[in-house]
Amino acid sequence: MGLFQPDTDIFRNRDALREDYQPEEIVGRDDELQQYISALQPVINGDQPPNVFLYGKAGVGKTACTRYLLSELKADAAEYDIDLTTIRTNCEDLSTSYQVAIQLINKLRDPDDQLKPTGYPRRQVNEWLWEELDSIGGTIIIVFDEVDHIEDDSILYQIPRARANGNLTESKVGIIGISNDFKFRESLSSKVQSSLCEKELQFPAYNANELRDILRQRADIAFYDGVVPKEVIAKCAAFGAKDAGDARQSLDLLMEAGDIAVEQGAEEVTETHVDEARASLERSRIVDGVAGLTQQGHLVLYALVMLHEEGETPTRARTIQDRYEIVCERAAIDPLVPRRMRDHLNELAMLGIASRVERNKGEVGGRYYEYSLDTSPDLLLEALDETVDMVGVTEAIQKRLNQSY
DNA sequence: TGTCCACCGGAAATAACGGTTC
DNA sequence: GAACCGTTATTTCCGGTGGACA
Repeated sequence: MGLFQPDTDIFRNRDALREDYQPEEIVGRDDELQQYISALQPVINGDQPPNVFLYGKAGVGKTACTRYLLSELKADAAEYDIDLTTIRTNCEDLSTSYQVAIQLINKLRDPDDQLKPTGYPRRQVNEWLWEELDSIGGTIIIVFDEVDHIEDDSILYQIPRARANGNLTESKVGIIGISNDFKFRESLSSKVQSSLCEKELQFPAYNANELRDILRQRADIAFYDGVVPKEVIAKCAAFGAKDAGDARQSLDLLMEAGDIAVEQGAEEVTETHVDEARASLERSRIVDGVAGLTQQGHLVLYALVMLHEEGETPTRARTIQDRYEIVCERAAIDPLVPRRMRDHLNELAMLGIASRVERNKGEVGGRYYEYSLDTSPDLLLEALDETVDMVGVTEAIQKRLNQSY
């Protein structure tokens, strides 16, 4: 027998479960699509393209609907002789308008003429952006996915006004902003609110029935007939519905369950596979979270894990600070000031690795938080050991701490 | 009712870094 | 190589908070 063998045949087309898969038909978003279509109508009329804002929690079909409608719109525009260009950009790893502008320019330029992420004056970057956009001509729609990651909104009012300000003469540009964060709208300056939010669409969460329909649709494409029983679909749907009507979560879960079934050589996906898939996804969420922390974050986490192991949690930031400083000393790294250490603790809480509870002892104790570990310490230690900046460090700390106790 | 504890968390300042331009 | 540019992590400063206690 060779080293490689084909997997058992349960997947017909695994890609149909991936996030970027474009289904032929959008399920459960009829009203939203209708509103969306009328918002985009000016494009077909050859008018100034609209600025549209989409709100809704993660995995409720904002991106999928946009992708679907824009491809339809492009086909229809071609039919009516309208010169339409669409540009999609994800702002996930971007935090400023400057970086967004650079990413846009790089998308429009030759691969051998790319800009570096920093170093140029702001003005220059804007100039380049106008040049690139103007050289396209016609109608342009720019989609900013996850706009809420951008901390300053200057690009969001500069683009819609570029034509009025004489920066663009050949092109008409409209923006579609997609946001997971409802509060993002209020954080926008009034300048942006008036121009960008002319059309707003709310995407509500999917209910369990809609989720089931979506899963069924995708599963029928992804798997061979009879491989995924009803109960499995229902279980995955319930998982997504419980959290926030999140279709992406459900689809990820189903895909993972399918992978596990393949690994085990099973002929169909069972509820047990779904349970295992859930544990596995949870695990990788934590591992990824830990991997994304800075070195100082790792040290803070390490201190918290130690306190947990000793049964000292829940505990306040001050005691964690003390332990953290010991850890830093053993690791020969300068400790951070308490204010900053608290920021790292809060980050752990945000990631769901730690949790915190407010306490208030009034005049004798004041107000403070108590932190505790929310995750298996074994998994965390394992993840810490794998991170580059902690290789060898955890062991060294452990050894030297054991000696001094 | 008012006081007060002790941390919380926003904001401004600073340092270090990777980059460009002349 | 000096001046300039933007970003990020960090430090420093300081007003805010809310329940227990008198």
